[in-house]
Amino acid sequence: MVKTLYVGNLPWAATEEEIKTVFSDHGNVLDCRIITERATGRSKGYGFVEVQEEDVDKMISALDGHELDGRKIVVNEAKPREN
DNA sequence: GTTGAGCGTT
Repeated sequence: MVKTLYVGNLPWAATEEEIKTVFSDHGNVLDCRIITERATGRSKGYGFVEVQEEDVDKMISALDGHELDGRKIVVNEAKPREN
């Protein structure tokens, strides 16, 4: 099963590779996606990470409040966009 | 070149 993780409070310089690297260090990252402004193309400061449902608990526990680029990131389970 | 509360895209 795959779950989506909401990652917020990300530094402007944070990239998908950074997220994937940090997250894959505590579990299996299937995919990572950082939300960017459609108009300007700049990072909104948050993103989503798809991980195994069995790793979600470990990921949140290990990476919620993790310091990245000097900023503490927020990791929570993302709200289901689709039913 | 800037900013910061929030749940996205094929």
